[in-house]
Amino acid sequence: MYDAREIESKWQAFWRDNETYVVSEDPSKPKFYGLEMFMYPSGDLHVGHLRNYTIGDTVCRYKWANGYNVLHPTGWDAFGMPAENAAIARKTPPDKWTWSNIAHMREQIKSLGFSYDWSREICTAFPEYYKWTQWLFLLLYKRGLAYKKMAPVNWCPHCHTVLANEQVEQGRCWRCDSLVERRHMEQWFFKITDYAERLLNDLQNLDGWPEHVKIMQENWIGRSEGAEIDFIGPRGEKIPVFTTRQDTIYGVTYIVLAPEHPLVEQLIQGSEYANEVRAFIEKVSQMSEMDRTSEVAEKEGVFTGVYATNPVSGDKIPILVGNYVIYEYATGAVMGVPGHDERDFIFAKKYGLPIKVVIQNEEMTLDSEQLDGAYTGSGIMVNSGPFTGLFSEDGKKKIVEYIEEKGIGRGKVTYKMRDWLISRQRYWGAPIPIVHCPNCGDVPVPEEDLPVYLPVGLEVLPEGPSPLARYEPFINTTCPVCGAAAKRETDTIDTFVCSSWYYFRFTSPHETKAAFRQDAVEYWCPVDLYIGGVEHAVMHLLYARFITKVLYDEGLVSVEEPFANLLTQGMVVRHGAKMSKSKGNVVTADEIVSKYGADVTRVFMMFAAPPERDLEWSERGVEGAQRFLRRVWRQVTEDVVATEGENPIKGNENEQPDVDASTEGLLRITHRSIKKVTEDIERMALNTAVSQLMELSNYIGKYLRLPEECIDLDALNQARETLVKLLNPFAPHVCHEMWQRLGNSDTVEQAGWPQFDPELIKEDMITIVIQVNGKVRDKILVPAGSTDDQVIQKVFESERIAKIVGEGPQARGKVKRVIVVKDKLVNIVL
RNA sequence: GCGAGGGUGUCGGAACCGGCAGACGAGCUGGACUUAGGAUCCAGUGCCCCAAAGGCGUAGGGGUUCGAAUCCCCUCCCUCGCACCA
Repeated sequence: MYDAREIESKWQAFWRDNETYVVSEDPSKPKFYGLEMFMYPSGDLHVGHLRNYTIGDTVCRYKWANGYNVLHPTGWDAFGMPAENAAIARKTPPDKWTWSNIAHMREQIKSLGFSYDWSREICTAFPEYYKWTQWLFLLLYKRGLAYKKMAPVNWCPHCHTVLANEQVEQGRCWRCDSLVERRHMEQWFFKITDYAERLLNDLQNLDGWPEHVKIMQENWIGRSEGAEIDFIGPRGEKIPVFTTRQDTIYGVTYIVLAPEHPLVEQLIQGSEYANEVRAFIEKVSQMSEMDRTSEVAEKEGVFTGVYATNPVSGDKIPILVGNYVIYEYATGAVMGVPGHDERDFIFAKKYGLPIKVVIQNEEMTLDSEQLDGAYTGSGIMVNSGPFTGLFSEDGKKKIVEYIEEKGIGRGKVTYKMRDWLISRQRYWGAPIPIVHCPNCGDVPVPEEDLPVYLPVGLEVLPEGPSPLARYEPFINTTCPVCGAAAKRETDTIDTFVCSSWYYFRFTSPHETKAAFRQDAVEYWCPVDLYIGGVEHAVMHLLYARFITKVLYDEGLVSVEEPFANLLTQGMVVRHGAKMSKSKGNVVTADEIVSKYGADVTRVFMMFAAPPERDLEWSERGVEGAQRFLRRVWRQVTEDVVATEGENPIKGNENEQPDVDASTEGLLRITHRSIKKVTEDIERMALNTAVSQLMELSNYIGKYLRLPEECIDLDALNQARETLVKLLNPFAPHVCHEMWQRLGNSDTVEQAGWPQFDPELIKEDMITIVIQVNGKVRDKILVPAGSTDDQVIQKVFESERIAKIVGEGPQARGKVKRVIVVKDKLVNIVL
């Protein structure tokens, strides 16, 4: 038995001392950039992290062995809320907490022997890094993509900060799960909506991304094609309304404005309903976001007392204010078409608003008087003035042409996605590089003055504004333009900005004159394989794509998409539940690695489930992986022939040697394993790759139990060496050790990835399954390459088949059909 | 409600293109070796049946096919995402 601890520390030291995984650009080699989403330094590494990094490391080591120049870096996403929470709880500044966590986690990570290029380690909370995050902010500012506006925003009362829309999940803060409140605040935004169309369209080119992630982004972007139509208010004011069903314009029987709509107050001036409307708005504004937008919430509306004119039909229709209309989406006003929209139908029934059928179904059976639900399909336009008789899809186009011609509306594409709110009322982040000057207004900090240093060591209090907003030495500065006394912006940048460009930084992490070297990006990017949790499908992954496109437009990077291939790995669960401190089912990296070692841990995690599926943690399973590695160790390192007495491997003498094992079989399974493991790693089926290695090992085990004279040492050694090479990406320490003990002076990775010999894979005899009416009745062996006729001949020689089908000519007569699948089966149909 | 993914032994999971269902591992049962075994090795292990023969089996029902875990239709259940988006 081998000592995992000793071997693992030996090889970790070897890789460190030899800088084995320190890389630089080398145009003579194909490159591979493997990246796992970098770590938030929360303090403790659990097995979920390990799984993520192990998947990446396995693939990177495989690529190394295949002669690739592999960039495999790691670092720390070190800004963020938890450091401040911890600071409050422990009364230590966030910087101290963060640095000590990083120091601890770095050692934990290193104990797993990942092939990271540690010379490229980065930390987003270091000035050398966040200087460039601030530079990125200024770049967007310069390009008109960063701006400040007063807007209703998501406020997390627990985190004391605003959140971007992407960071609110079902009305709750993505991080702390608190109910998010709506507040009106002046905030900094990135104009991601300018990129909506490209972010959507380019999804089509991301062949290496899982479909579900692309769909999530597509839904998030939420493109709707329709028309904006200007209804006319009582005083001639334009009330633009967005619809995707402009073909139903003649069916509009009312319009509804969002309570926040600025026109509401103007419209109700002098209306007898004014007070009622104001009371309604007041009531709605009291409701939480959750209550107001939940599916079950009753749709409520109130009449304003005034009427609008439908600019297409000329109809006079009531104007209402409704709680279900979202001010931030499109124009914040909708037209009500109860005949052809479910929601409008319910609303109209409730308030006794008229219902008009303007689209007929195929049977022409719809009747305004007797409708029991909206007809939302397409059909023939009726009661629609000059458009009557058109098919609705054609009508959509005609109506857009008509309203554009008349200047009463326009074709319009609307997106659900909003601009990215990036300011945070927090301390532990990169300061927004803006100065507020009494004379000049908001002034960007000149690039040469970056970074705007974040003062460290400040005390964080549980309540009130962030320490930064109270720290005078930080706040007070001078205007870079006019030199007057000025104040710094005290909000910090959303940490998702820090992580939206780090993969470029890794290509040249120590560059001081730029965020990254363009030639380094040119060589390494895009990331060839990016691995992380699916929870970032529409946060990090969307932001990163956006920032990449901005940098591309600026001519700084050569790629328009950052990640060529994406793998969203499943969670590690225990008893079917996600590991969490509150459930007390967390398995930490330390406990498992100190007990079983890195190789065992890695092999178990790769074997127990496919990477993209959830993995059920099982200590028994870990033990199984340990047994496997120990067996391989014995098979590879122990001598076949005992010098005297009993062969220790062959076991005792009254055991029958396994007759299934043979040298030919050994070579066959060896080469088949090369083929299978290679293909499996290529398609990220790491679990079945491991199972194939187990089968190879099982066969070697049988082979070793053969009588000594049956053992071919050359074949055996080939099998052993192959096993070690193929297993190395999964269990690198023990494989490096075994390789050395096999007498090699290079390392197992330098030795390269084995190639299979197609000749050795072929079987001489092939098992053919015989079915009768689709049921398996017998199996026969035929020589490889037999013709169909030869196989059929053999099939009818089978006694068991004869029993069922009968013998002789009349038996053949009963056979209706014989289906032959080459080298697989014969099905006799009676 | 909409969208996506999934449902296979006792458990984790295989079966890539429609062709031997259950690879590999775990667990369990029996055995060998042992002072001992939670080490190691061997054998067995979907269900019915004493066994054989045979039958039944991939959530349930129907269909296509010589042949279906795989393709199609319906139903049920689970997970995830979005959720009044006009």
